[in-house]
Amino acid sequence: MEHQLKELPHDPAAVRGITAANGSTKARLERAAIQLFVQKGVDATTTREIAFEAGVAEGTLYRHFKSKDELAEGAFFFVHSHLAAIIQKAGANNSSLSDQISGVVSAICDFADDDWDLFRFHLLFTHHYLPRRHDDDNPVTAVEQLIRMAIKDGLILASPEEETVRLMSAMALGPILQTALHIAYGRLIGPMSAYKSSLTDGVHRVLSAHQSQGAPL
Amino acid sequence: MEHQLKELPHDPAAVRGITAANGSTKARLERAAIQLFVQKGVDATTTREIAFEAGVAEGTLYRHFKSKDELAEGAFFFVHSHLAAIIQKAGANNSSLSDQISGVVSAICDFADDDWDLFRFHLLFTHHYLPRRHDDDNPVTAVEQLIRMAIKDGLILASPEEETVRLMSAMALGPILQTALHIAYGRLIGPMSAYKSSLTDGVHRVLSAHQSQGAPL
DNA sequence: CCTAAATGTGTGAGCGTTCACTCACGGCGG
DNA sequence: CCGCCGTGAGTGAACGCTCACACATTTAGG
Repeated sequence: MEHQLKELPHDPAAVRGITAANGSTKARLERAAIQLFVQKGVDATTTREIAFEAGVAEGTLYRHFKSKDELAEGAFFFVHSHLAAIIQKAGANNSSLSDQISGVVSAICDFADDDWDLFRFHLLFTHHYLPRRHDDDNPVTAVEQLIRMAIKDGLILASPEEETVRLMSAMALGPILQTALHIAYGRLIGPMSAYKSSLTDGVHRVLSAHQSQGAPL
Repeated sequence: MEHQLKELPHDPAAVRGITAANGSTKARLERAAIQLFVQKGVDATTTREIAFEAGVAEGTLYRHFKSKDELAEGAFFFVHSHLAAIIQKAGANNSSLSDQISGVVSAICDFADDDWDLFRFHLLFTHHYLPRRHDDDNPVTAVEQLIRMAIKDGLILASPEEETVRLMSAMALGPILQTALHIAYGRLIGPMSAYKSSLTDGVHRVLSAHQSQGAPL
């Protein structure tokens, strides 16, 4: 709990314009960086632009971050472990499979809507940062854990083999993340929350795929 | 049909090493570029590296491509429209919903396995190139078209509204693409084809989500 | 309580490096 | 002879990052 963007999830829909006197300098730099990263890509965004959008000089960025890369990576893994925690909590707070699924879907949607730029940044640049680390503090492992438990408790009828758990995790996350991507690409209109019930239903059906065919929900 | 990487899908598992005398110079450049793009990212890959891996001088790259970006973009949209065609064909060749789904899943898996680097490049860098164009020659529109027809023919019980079609398209593609991503990240072991039946089953269930609950397949 | 040192924050010109791209030259097939 | 392909040193521009300086706030000592 040190550099973990404590100031990022604040003030929804603020600090949009240049030289907004809102929030700390570090927070404004993070906010400006995320917006630019999402619009133009990380590599195409220069430190000069980030500083300009945050209303400070370029050198100031290096008072708060060791490098542009540390800034981006920090933001990414902040979301990464935040999502992991959200999923874990939503799963632990519910006993029935239906409640677990709707809880996780709801939590992810709310988080995405609450700070869409940040969520979109994580969504679009996963491939850039994910190969760098492989610890257990990540959303997919959290989902796998929930599925593993659900199988063990008989809530999902499937074999508890690792390969099966991983595949079911991918297939369960698929509809959610693909829907988020479609929103990011302008194919669907947001917010994510608008699709909560459909997504819950869809994930439910995917996870019951290994049950006996035709079994009612 | 001009710069469309006519020479890319050839020779599976060839031209891996440096200065492989295989294929045309243009094809070797494309192959080397894709490999590097996938390994290090597009921006982090230099034209010198591409040329070196292809076994030619840097200037040669500019005999065949206007720019590094044109090379990357060309490869991306080649896959993009190729996937669209594959999906359209797999849908047109089958009448029942089950056959359509398994046909599309099978076609995507085969294409991915046939040239994994190329497919992975498309998968990982969609966000970079997709916002640049919005024509109808893309995989998602092809899937939407299949779903729209299936609804119209009564094969899927859902309202034919555009918003519904788009959402179902996202949820149907989700399991497939997320599984591909998990393979790309090393969470699942390939090939894609190994998951054909599970994916077919999962997509089938997602698409029946709007039918009356508990209806057998 | 005053002062001085230390620490934290902001500045922007400048540095060194890297990279996409060019171009003059050379060989080769038609 | 002309067009095509390949070459690699060279170029201009852009970028990440540094640093000497300035100002504010906090800390320490007599």
